[in-house]
Amino acid sequence: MVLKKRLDYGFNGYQVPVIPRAPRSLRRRGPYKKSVEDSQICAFELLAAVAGKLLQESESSASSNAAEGKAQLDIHLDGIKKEQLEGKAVRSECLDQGSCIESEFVHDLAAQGQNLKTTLKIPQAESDSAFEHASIVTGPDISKKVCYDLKLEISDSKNADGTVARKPEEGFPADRGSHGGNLENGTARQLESLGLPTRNLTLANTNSPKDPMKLSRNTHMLINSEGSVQLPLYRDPVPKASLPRHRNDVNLGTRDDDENYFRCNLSSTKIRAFRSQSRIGYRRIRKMLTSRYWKVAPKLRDCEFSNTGRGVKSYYRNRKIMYKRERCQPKEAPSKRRKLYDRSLTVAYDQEASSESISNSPEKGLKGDKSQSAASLHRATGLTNSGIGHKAPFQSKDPQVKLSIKSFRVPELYIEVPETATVGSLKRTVVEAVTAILGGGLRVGVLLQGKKVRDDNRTLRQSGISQSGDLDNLGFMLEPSFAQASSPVSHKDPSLLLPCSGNQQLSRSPTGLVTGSGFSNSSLDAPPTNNLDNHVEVNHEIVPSHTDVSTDGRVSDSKALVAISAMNAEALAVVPMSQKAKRSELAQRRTRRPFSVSEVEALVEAVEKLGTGRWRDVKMRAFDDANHRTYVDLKDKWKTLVHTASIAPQQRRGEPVPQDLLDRVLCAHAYWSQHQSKQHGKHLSEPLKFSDSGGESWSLKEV
DNA sequence: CTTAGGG
DNA sequence: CCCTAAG
Repeated sequence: MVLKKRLDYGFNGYQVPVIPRAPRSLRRRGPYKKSVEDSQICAFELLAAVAGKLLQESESSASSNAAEGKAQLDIHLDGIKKEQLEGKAVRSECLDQGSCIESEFVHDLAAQGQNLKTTLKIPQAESDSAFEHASIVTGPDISKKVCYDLKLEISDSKNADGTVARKPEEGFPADRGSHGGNLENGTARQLESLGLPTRNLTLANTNSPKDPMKLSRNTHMLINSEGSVQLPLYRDPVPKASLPRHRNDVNLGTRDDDENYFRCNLSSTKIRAFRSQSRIGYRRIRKMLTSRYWKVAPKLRDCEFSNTGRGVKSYYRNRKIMYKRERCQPKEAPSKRRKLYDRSLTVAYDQEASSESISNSPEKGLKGDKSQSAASLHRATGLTNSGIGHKAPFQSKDPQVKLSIKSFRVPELYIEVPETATVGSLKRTVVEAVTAILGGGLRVGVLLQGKKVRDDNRTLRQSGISQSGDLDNLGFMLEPSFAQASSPVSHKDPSLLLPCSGNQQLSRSPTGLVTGSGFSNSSLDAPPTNNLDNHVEVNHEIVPSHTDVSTDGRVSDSKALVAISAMNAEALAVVPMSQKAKRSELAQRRTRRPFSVSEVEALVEAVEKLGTGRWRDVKMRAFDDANHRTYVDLKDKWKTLVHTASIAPQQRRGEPVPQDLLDRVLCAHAYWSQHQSKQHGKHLSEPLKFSDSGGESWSLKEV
């Protein structure tokens, strides 16, 4: 039922089958199931919306036949349904409760030819008349892990010769097929993701019901029918089953990564919006979002949605690290939380069949036996109400480009609401925030090699997006379109407008398009002027106020202020699941915040007194209010300071640090290295003395 | 969580 | 800055 429901979601007239994955550990756990599924549904909605657009583009460029795609999908759905009748055909759960690094997909196909018919109660005649193929394909794991491509095939009983016999993919572990003669046997497979988050499963409707009649002739069909080969975006080290002919499959997948969660700060409680934030909290918030599949990335960081207009007010809260009693330690924040789970859903859409075989390396050498070995499910069409037979044959001559899109990113949102706010209002707030971002509509951008492909009229081939090309560098991104669309909404909300104002569509392409740009990460709030200082490190408590000014009294980091808005315009990006991409998705690098001289001074002073082994203390002492400076940051800074001090001035970069400070750094470093940091000068009457600090002797201070 | 180091 | 191994 759930599955059906999911499947029923359609976009652009297409119905897309979805097979979620679930971590094994969580499977069968009743409690989770429901919520998970719900969320999946939601996810699917979003996915559908996105995919729809994507497909539109795909269609134009690929000249796909929508009708066909639909039909096939329908068929596929039917297949699923049928399996459901079976009662155990497809079992998939996708649980995101927590960190599931691994997930699996289980497909129990109980039957084999006759049995299948029986259980399904499919009239013999019907079953004979038409069968379809269904295949479940797991995307290759980017990490070069073996990827199993599994195709389940239920063949007609007519397959006397056994040609139809299903063969396991090479390397597929649990293959227990029956070969003899007739039928495909069902297979229950578990595909485990080897801990690789990026893995996805694809349930594809592989076969083009091109010719029902033909399909019924299983033997022949198996050999010649179009098999569908899922060509993942990434190179697949392991060859997959392939049939002589390939269909054009577009896989749209979503991936959820727990790394992308909402960060919600209750301002008054200073819950730190940090990694350690309560997952429960995130989850709750995420649930409010329409989709959990959308990634929430820190794009809106440092920005504030103006309360006016939208009633949405979210601040970027610097990661507030609570020291001492203020700490709010989320109990469920294992240190490894970053790994989390990765769930991915992939749906396949057959746009059209290719009459040409694609010479894709992974497939080479496989064709021969694969055509027979691939276990494909031939389903009786009669069962479904979808007219399988009316499919038009696919005639495309072009090699097909098959893409798999994993996860669409959504800017991370920071929401701030008073503690006294009701849950309901919180929900609304979140909804509004999301709506504000997504409501304006989305566009899809295509990135190749990190560069945006702007010419919509170019063919994929011309653009270098070919099956033979390196698709690793192909990325998609969702771009808010409201900026351009000049939707009323956007105008009313300056904060939202800002991000798009530049109409710059930056993306998080794996290549790090943005990264080296020198843009300091976003801050929407940079109203033309003064507020720039907000981004300057301040030793004061961060106040959710734009008027807050750096105590530094200096506009030191003003450069960091530049071009901030552009960053915010960063589009929601869809990136291929390559390892690199994966990485980038997991963690967005914090915005770079060069230490100001005053900070350096404070750091030096603190280290002089505390030594180099007590960064937490240093942090509390000198940067307690600098929420964005963690003790690790300080430690790192000290490290670089020492290095800087030891190199020639000409080699130093960045804002010059006064030599005297560097001298102190060197001095303190030398001292503390000699004194093992912690054994502060107990009884040491060190002659060594740090010049400033009012001439105080540091040595005894901390004792 | 903190430290300490490597990347 | 990030990530991790060790406390």
